[in-house]
Amino acid sequence: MLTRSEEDHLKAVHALLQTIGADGKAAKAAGTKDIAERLRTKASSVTDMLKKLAAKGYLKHEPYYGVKLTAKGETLALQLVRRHRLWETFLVERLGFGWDEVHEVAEQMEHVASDKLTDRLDDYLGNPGFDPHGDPIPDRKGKIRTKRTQRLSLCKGGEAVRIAAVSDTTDGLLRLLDSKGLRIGTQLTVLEVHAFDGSMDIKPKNGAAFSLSKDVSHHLQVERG
Amino acid sequence: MLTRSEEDHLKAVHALLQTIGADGKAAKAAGTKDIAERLRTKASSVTDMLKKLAAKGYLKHEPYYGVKLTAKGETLALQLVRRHRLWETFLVERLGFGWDEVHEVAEQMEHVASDKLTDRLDDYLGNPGFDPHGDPIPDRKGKIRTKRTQRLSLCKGGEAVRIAAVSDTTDGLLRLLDSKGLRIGTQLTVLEVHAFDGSMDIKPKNGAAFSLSKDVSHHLQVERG
DNA sequence: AATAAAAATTAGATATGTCTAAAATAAGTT
DNA sequence: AACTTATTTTAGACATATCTAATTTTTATT
Repeated sequence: MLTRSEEDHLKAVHALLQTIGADGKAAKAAGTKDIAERLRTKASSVTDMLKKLAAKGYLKHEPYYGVKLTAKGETLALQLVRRHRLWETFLVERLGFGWDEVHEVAEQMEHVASDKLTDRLDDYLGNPGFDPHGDPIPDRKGKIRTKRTQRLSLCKGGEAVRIAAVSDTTDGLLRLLDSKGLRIGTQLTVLEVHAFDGSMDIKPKNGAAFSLSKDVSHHLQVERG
Repeated sequence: MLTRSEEDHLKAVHALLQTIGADGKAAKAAGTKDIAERLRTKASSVTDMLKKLAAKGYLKHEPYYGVKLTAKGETLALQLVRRHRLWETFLVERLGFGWDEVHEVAEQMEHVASDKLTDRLDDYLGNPGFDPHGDPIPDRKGKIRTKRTQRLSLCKGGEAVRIAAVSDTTDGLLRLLDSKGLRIGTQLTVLEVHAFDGSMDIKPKNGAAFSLSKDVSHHLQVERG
């Protein structure tokens, strides 16, 4: 069993290795300074922790160079990411939290260790592929789906997206979409989201702008770009 | 902000002060030995912790006698009990956990500190008055309802109960209950619960035994005795 | 290539929460 | 009341996780 701090360090390493640097590619190893910044601690403290985690077999530490995760560490990090994103999804979709206020709480919940809990929560939420921010949720084996889609209703003003899927295929909904010229593949820009009722103004690439109720945008899965 | 260990000590004190002793009344103060046993630690460690919590104003510590909670400590302890029991309810009612396998997980979840989360969860669950074990759930002000009712579906074989309420008042359900002679106030004994489909065999006080599907027992609120 | 700057590590200090063993106090017993 | 037993506290040790300051190593610059 790892302590909370150990888990946090492992997750920070994982996140840094995912991050794409200025040169356009992901780093091969994470440095203590960056890890320290992420965890709001000091590089010397991180060094100590990395040694401990390396001794336990979660990562490889090459002094003065950096750390990489072992397979064991990667598995555990993905587990943490999985828990974090599942709880974020729960908070937003079931408890009505705003997508921007769930991070801190999920940061605490992700440390609750119970595979049964995680897997049941996953089922309860309908095995979502992506969290409210559009980040992919690893499945119980740690596998990550690559398509990045999210509900149109969760987009913010200014985002340019393409319709990827319609999640609830009701005749009425499809007819409505068709009448507005919206179908799979349609590219559009979100102009503004109205906090009052969740409705949004959108502008399809080849057409005039119009408004969409939250009931509709909720069922549209879009991908970025 | 309290540490996890501080919260655990506070909760242990609270639990011990609730407990009714051999003499039939609750203790006036909790002793270090009992607290230590509950937390699987040593009395000397508890003494240290009690001093710290007393210094922070959560409890009054009379050396060699015991501790009582201050109003501040009582509030916090009730908050922890509230969180614990709400999560237990969530685990059983929404994720399908068995009532006997939720304690450990809830023990971890109760330390997630967010009033917004707690209150939203409460609403999401329909502001339940009692957890799956029949223990009362303090409301957001710390108030505890005194009636102890729970779903018949959560009772185990051997329990003798009285029907207190029907939670989902569908015509069909009420007709069904009526045809079986079940109504508010009916006393009955649970003979056996079948793990396979959740159905149960019950015996009303004045009548022959018969079986009840989980769909039905789920909607019956009963009280003990 | 020499030097300056940045980053990582080590060494030693501090705070926390736990422990064991010994001393102090309270409660029970004859 | 004196003695025995149980409980609580104190004192000192230890492991963990953090920090600052000093040292080592790597990277960048002239």
